[in-house]
Amino acid sequence: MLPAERRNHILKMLNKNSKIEIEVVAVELNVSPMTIRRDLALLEEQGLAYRTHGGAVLYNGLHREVPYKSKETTNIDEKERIGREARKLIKEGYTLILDAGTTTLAIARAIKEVKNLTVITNDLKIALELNDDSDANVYCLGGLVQKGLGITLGSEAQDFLSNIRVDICFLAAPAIDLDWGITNPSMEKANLKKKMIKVADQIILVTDHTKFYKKAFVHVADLKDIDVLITDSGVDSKTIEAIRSLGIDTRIV
Amino acid sequence: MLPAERRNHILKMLNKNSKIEIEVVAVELNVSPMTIRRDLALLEEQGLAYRTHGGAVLYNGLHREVPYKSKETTNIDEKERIGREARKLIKEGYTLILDAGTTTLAIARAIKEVKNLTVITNDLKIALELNDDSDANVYCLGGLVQKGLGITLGSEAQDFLSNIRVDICFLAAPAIDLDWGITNPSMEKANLKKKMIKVADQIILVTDHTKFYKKAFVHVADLKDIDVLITDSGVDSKTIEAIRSLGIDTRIV
DNA sequence: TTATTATGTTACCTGCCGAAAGAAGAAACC
DNA sequence: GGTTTCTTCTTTCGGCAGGTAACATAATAA
Repeated sequence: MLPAERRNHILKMLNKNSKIEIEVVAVELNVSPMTIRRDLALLEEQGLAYRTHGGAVLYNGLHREVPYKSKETTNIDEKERIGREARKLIKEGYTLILDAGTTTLAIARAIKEVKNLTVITNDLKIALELNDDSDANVYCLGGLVQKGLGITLGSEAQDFLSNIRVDICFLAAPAIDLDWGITNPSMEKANLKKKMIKVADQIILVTDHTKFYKKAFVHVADLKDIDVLITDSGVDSKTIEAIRSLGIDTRIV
Repeated sequence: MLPAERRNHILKMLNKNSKIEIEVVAVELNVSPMTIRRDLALLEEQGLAYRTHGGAVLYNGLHREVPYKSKETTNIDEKERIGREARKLIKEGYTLILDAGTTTLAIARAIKEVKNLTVITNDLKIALELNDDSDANVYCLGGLVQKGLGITLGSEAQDFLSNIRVDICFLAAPAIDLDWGITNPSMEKANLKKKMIKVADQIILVTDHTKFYKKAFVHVADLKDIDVLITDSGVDSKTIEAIRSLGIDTRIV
């Protein structure tokens, strides 16, 4: 088994259980614990895992449970700004996809007042949020709920997307690189995102600056596939210039 | 269990109850109180908890804002009791369907500790509830989200159910009548419930007394299709007798 | 081949955990 | 109010599992 393959496998296990134990992984992959430690050190460097004593937990920006109060207030300004900017791209009556994630959740909150929307999402929190306070028609993708994240994955979701077409898709991404484009540690999530991109007229990438210069294992899309990028001011200007030169409408909020 | 995992768990308990007792946590997590103290010292250092004698409270002292409005205001005690009774019917490793509803949500809360379950539901709140605090595999049915209810309906859900088989199905019902059986005001919901009944080995009807002697529009099932009925003591004994005479294991909690 | 990367092994270090004992609180009692 | 009693907290220690670093070896690439 190739090292990259093994790391991919580790990430899969992480995605599945949202945590792993080194000893268990070492036995399963038939390598020494030392090797797994080295792998995890690498994955942590890439921001894809968060090491703990005895193992690692999934890095999702919130690697630990935070009280609701502070969860609400962490980066709320940034996300609210991204949400408001995203709203400008949406017209009444639009059909849109909201990818799973905290930034897209902020978008959901920002578009509650827009009339007559149809929203497709695989994030249960987004679905409930819009269900409670907006008049949008919300379609939730079905499938296996990913532990700890409240998002669905699976072939059912893929099938559903095969039969629809939407005006606009708001995509979240955990890893963005100028050469590699958008990548994702999980094969299933990557496939779902690919499908989302396929069925949308317009692709909007929404992401904060921490996701740049990172590479994960599965390719989702090239940067040129993106129509609009909305991000915060933490990205360095050379990168922004490079992205703009690809013809992407890049908005810093 | 990893130390980091345990601390996460402690924070979850804190979020839920806004206060915890060391002794209780120690027993629940199966470690010594000393360990919990150390964990709390750590969490306090990070500003996530505030230690008190015998336990800890949320740092800001405020009660957690319930993230999703729950209409679960009526008959809470009855529902909790029904949930506990329902748990007795479930064994480790079971596959089950939880119909949408507040009573079934109570069941979800009651079965969090049962290991190795696979749960299928069309209620987003149930999916999120189990996703957060249990190790169950949760499948959420996809489709159009019913405004204000947070439940999904549609052909996708029907298709999904066509391909599975479960050990046990917990069915909620808004209207029960001795002659008409179980009825429902919505054609789509009724069809979904019919499908659920079809794919389950055992059907458990869970409902509080307020749903009796009511008739709705669409027929879902006859009472004789039910294996077990769990309800509260508000149903009059003649009705209970009549139901028991149909061979239904009727449990009053 | 030579340089590079990947892996395992060893020795040593650190962090985690529970037990025990004394200190500090809280509660109950006179 | 003050003393007693019980609980909870802190400190300290030892044992142990996990982590680190350095080195040796094997696999791979140039």
